[in-house]
Amino acid sequence: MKVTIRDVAREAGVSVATVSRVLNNSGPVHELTRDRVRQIARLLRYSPSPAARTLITSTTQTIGVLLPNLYGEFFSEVIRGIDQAAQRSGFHLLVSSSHADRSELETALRAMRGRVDGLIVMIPDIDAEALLENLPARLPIVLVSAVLESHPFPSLTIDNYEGAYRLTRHLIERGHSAVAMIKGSERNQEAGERLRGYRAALRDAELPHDPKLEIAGDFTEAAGDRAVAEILALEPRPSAIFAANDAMAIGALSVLREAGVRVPEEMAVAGFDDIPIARYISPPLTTVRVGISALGERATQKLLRGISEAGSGQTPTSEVLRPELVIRRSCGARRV
Amino acid sequence: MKVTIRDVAREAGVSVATVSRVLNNSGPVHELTRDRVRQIARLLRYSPSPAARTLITSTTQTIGVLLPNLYGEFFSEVIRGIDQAAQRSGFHLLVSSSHADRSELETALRAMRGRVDGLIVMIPDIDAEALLENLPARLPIVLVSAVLESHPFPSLTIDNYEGAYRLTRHLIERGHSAVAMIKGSERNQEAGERLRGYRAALRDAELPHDPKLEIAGDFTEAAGDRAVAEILALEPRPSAIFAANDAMAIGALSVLREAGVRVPEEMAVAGFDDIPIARYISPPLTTVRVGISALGERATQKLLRGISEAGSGQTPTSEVLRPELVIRRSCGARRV
DNA sequence: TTGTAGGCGTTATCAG
DNA sequence: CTGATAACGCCTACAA
Repeated sequence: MKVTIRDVAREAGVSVATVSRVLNNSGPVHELTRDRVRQIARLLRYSPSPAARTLITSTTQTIGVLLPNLYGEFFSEVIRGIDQAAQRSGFHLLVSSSHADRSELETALRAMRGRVDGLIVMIPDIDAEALLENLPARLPIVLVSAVLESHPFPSLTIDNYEGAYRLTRHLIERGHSAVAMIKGSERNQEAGERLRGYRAALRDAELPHDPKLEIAGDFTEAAGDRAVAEILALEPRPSAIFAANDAMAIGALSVLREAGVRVPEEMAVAGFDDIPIARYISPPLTTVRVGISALGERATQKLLRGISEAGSGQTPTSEVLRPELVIRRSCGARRV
Repeated sequence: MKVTIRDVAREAGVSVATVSRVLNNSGPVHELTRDRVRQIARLLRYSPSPAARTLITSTTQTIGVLLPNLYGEFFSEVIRGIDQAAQRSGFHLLVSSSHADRSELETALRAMRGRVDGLIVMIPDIDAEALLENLPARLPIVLVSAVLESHPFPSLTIDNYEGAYRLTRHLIERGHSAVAMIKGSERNQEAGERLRGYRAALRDAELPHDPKLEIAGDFTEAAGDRAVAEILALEPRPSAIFAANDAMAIGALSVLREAGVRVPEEMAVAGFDDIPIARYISPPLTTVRVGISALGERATQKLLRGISEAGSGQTPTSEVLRPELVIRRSCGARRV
């Protein structure tokens, strides 16, 4: 029923060891023997059992991806990048998402044990801290969009502070003296950094810091919706909105349009991430480009390096990617 | 270094067989023994090797997902649905995407061999036909968004014809006598069905069939962009556009806005899929709701059923989901 | 260059 | 109820 290495060996008139050597290019094999083995293998449609191979080599050729959820274009872009890089190196992808609370994450972590050679973890919420204690020892790992103070894991982040600072400054330079911010999730590191950048830009421009201008949000379109209602009720009304991500900016645009507030004439709007759709909405969204799929690719490369160097005691490095301002029309800039 | 079942057995003063029985609830074990074993296992942080288990049970607790690509919100929604259903049943997800040509798909198929208990395949392009011949024998599988005439695989599709028909009819009923269609990819089954539904609605309304109104597309925003340029050049200009998916509709809206064509006053626009963002763009997009993540969930349930019944020779069934019209403002309807 | 045989960590089949 | 022990399919010294 299932064709094993023994079948190939028997059929080719050699030992299993030889077949193994041929198929893995390990050890020397006579050329004729090799050709014959290969041919038989193909003929029999033999394909080695990954499980058996894993059992003995303790390697799975698989990398695990832990995501908080799969909602929206952001995470699918990340996965796309990861998948590309992984595929290039012959690695497979074990994806696990929706880890709302701690116990779910612990379960997921446990589930990865023995199934992957390394892990890409995107858990921006700070309780990652404690959770990573449940992670299998010596498993190579790369943190994306989060750094842990307590443990020096290799990590990949973008410079959220810088991006937010520059975007806010851009708005200010365009004459907006009251810029509202729709914040990201409360315990999210990236959200915190973006808020910090926003505040710093205001301060450096010697604009007053008004807590009323900082509206709560959670990175969903619906949150953008709700936030706008609050903002429009503000007195005096701000003339610009900086949403901590594009999804919220899009939600905001939607409500502004309903309310008959013209963008950008009466209200400038900007987001963060530059998800692919940002350029297609109306008006095209000014935002901060993260290079989302590139982020996934870089993370994967970093992880693969970590996997191949496992044990050679490299110091884990933290890379910070520089984001780029993308000025489109939603902020009222002249140039597209 | 790595704690195995033997370690637990030794520490608990029993045989590995007993430990195995305890951990799998197979066979009878004295209560005291069981408790002790469990405790030791927890203490030692023992976790069974999936590979070893797979080797003997020939089951992986993993389902494979084959996608054409990961671009846009559609596929991430599908994965979300799959992930939810799989997670509920304790299954893991091996994801593989970007299968442009045949050889890539064959590689991916081979890679899944021995790593998964079943496969969800979303390859709408019709050359799936030949490709499925490379698929491991007796591997449970569910086709999504595609049916193969030649092989009676279990499949899950939505009624693309019906959805397109009803949407087109709705546009006609609103007074549009010239409705342009932006078509999907050439060899895509769903695209074909949607086109068929569009044509049938025109015919039933006794409107002339004008090939010029059928513009080529490929399901990307950029294609929507390009198509609109063609449509605007048409003489006489149609008053409505039906894009074969939401992404193209969004691309179309973007260009219409650039061109100063008001939607829906001067041009009605509608899409297909109801991706989550459709309700948030301006104007909110009239479309056909597919229930994308539900599609993923259903597919997974179907597959899991197939896995557990494997060998009991069930006849593969084809389910067809009925889509639902979602009237929003982009088509000029009064009601939101 | 090739073959033999041990072992990877589990589960499952027998006896006790 | 419990314990040996034989698979599962493969890789890899070690011998020849």
